[in-house]
Amino acid sequence: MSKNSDVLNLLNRVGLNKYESELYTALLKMGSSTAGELASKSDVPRSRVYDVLISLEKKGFALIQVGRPVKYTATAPERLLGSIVSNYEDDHKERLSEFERIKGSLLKGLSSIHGTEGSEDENMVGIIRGRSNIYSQMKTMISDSKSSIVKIASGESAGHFEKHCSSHIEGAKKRGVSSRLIINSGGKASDSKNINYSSDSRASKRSHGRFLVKDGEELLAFLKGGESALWIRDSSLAGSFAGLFETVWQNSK
Amino acid sequence: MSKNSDVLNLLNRVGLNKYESELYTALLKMGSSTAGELASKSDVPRSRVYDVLISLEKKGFALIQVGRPVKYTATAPERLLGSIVSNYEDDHKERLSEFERIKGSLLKGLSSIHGTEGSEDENMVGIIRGRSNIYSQMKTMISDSKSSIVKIASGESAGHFEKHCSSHIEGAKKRGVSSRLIINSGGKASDSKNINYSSDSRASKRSHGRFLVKDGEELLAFLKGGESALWIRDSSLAGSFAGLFETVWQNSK
Amino acid sequence: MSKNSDVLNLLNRVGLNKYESELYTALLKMGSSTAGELASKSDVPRSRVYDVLISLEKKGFALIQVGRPVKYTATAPERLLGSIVSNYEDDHKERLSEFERIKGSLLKGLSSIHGTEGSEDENMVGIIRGRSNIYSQMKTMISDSKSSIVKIASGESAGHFEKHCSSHIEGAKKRGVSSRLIINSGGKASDSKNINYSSDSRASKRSHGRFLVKDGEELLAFLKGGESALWIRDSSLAGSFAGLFETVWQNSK
Amino acid sequence: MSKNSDVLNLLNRVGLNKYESELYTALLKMGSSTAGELASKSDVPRSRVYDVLISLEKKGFALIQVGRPVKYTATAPERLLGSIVSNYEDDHKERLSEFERIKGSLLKGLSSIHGTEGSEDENMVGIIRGRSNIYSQMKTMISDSKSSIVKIASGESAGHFEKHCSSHIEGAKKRGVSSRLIINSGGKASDSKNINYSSDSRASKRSHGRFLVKDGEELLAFLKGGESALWIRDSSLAGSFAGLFETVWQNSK
DNA sequence: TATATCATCGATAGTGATATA
DNA sequence: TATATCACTATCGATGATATA
Repeated sequence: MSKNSDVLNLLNRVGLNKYESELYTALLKMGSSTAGELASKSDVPRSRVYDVLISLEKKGFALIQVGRPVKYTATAPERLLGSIVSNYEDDHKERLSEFERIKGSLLKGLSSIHGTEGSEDENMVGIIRGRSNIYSQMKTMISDSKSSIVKIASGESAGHFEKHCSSHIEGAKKRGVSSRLIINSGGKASDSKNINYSSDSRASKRSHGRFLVKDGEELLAFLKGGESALWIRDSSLAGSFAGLFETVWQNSK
Repeated sequence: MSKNSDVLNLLNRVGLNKYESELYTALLKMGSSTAGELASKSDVPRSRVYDVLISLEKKGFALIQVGRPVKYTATAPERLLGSIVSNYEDDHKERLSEFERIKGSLLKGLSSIHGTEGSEDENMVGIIRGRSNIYSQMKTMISDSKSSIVKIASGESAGHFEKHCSSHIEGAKKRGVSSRLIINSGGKASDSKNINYSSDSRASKRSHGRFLVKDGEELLAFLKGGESALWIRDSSLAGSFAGLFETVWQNSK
Repeated sequence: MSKNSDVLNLLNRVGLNKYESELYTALLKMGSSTAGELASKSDVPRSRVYDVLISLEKKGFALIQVGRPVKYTATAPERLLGSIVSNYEDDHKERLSEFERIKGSLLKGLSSIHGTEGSEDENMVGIIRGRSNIYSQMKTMISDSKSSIVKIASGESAGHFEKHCSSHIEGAKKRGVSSRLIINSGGKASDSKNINYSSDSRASKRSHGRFLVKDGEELLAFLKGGESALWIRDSSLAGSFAGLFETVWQNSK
Repeated sequence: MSKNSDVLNLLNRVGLNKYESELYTALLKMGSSTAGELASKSDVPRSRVYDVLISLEKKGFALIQVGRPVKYTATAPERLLGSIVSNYEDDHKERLSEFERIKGSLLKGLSSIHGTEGSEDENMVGIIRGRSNIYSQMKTMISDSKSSIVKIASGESAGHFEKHCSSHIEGAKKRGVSSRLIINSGGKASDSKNINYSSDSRASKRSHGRFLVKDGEELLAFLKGGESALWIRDSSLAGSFAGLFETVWQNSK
């Protein structure tokens, strides 16, 4: 009983609703069966079996054999795994191509209204919430950089940074931007040495925190928990950070 | 106006709802603005501007600037495009890794129920009426038997059985099927000794009823009066009968 | 992320819906908070926070502090456990007392139409599906018994039987009904000896299956899997079983 | 008719839906009947009789008799009462045991997030405009300090700081708070040597910017022009500053 | 006798508007 | 400037009816 409900739960997580989960497991038990039999063996109302089976078939979980009465066969579990993944991929590609189609007109539409009234402040401070937004901001800063990027990070966050931003770093380096990274090694011997960072990297036992400075003008600093960050465009404060970075860099190797 | 509604539509497609779309475009026009100003320039009710701006920020479409009054800045359209795609990618990777996590247990759970019940042939229990139909069923069972036939019968019915089925029993024995018969001798000295049964036979004072078990899988049991019988294909119940037969057989001779 | 969704899942299982789960966890994080703050920290739309918090309070998961703005406090997790269980108990008692109220009229109403037309068959065979239905049938048979109950069961199923039916057995014994139980011990030394069955019990290595015979007239036999059973009212077949039981009983101790 | 509808109502309350109630009462009238007969005697559409009877059987309200045509028998009303209550009990026990299973992980999950974020005081980041407001904030921070104050300043601003805050620093030092000051000496030989600061002070050619950290928890950083400052209460970012200060301090004298 | 479809209804989740201080 | 409510919509699960052989 508990085992069975576990399976239903897992099926829910891969996108089947209650009726679909129940019919699929019932179908799997029977191997191959008719709508009526499935209704009596499962808790799915007779009157709903047909449409639910159709949606199961659409999702690749069942096979409908024409005839009267119609018979249904469960897709083998092993084959299902592939089917689930390929559904995911299909959905994703669908979304991407839909976006690709509208991207142009969206950008054009938005650009045409961008900054028609008012104007942006020169100096500003903002809070950015959510990792993906923070990384998105980082990418922009790296892409916009003109002379230098410096970054302090822990070993773990350096990994994330590398994953998200390495291509942008490479791009910036090609434009002649210097990119340096200090990794907080704390006390322990870190494994960070093994990683081949896209930036010049050094480890330091004396650095703390996680932040990035662009061209000595803009600063992005993570706040506690890593789920939010402070973005500051102020050459004074950003320069101060860049200077401190320099000191630590000299003392690292 | 038509152009504007086009943009709102496109923004809907990338995940903004009506209020969010309106505020984002308004924000884009102003560059940077306060909640109050945005409320008056857009069709979003004043009382909703605050929370809608927060959700815009969560989605990476706006930046909340520190200060009093709080000011908001629209994320640049060009940055959005990358941000949207990378959100798509993140979602997708999240789904894939979630699936990777549960894949094992899902497959195990599903495999454990795969084909558990067999096609079941529906008619696992039936009532057979009329002696000739009963004997006909018996013959079929004997002919289909693969390893063993055991039978309990009264002296009289054993005679009928012999008459109808002896040739089938002989046939089965030639295929290597064992056939045993217990005859209810009740208290009286039976005349059964005189008959030469096609099956191995013993008499028992302790057996009752009249039934036949095929391969420990199928059971045919006479009901009261002998004019009807119950046919059951269930290895559990039939096995139970076969087991009881064995006990009585050991105690007979 | 994964950990968080696990918690949401568990909260769902104890009766919270998505919004409720999210608000409760958000509330727990903040300790005490206002509706607006909760909306911005969770994925619950601002406009729904109020009613959802009210339903959380009704379920004992939150405390509403009057004032303007209204503040909310999460019930401490440890206190929650008691609250959940007591909700379960309340629901259950509610259902029972509701049933107690209508029981009389229901029984009267049903009895008044019982058997107005047609009549029951003397001999019959039926399939009973579902454990609870099977045990319900057993109880009826035991309660209706006039002279004897005999039962064969495995050690495990004997435990279930004892749990469900011991009180009925005791009642029958007071009416002078004899009750005997054979436990299939298979090969292994069973721990069933330790249990004090309400029936006279013996262990046998030679018995098989699980069935119960009432007064030598009615038979209830479990089918494979234990999820369905065959109920047979036929003195011939039931007597046959009772006879076989007798043989095994003599050979057990 | 009124009486009949009463019964249907009561049956609804114990979990039967309309069709089920109708068929059960019809079945009760007939004692035992076939599907076809029931269809004509009740208001249930012929085409639904079959599956409704199956669900009645699942709920223990009917017995399916083996045979052709299949006949159905109503469970006796008196038996139902017990069966209903025992179903309630089973449900309840099931829920309790399910809860028992997840209780541990639920409690652990919830406790791990309990009070994670604190009340947060909303204003964790603020912009302070005007020198006097900035110095006022500084004084408050120094007065509230519990363990340490560290500050980086230019020679000129260090003078201002001394002028405004020296008495507060002295007060803090009496409470056992350590106070250290790094003065950006840039390239030129500073006149700062001449001043007798209330804090331990060192000069460094390598430090930049102007900021103050209180207890490693709060940060006040001047923005460009010195007319506004950023105040941040975040142990992560403030700790990061404090750590960088430490490194520079070691390299100064 | 069934098999195969459809329509309605309540609850949940998400979204769009208002009322009240 | 907010806080506090309301109303509408889509989907899901459950139930009640029909159409078609």
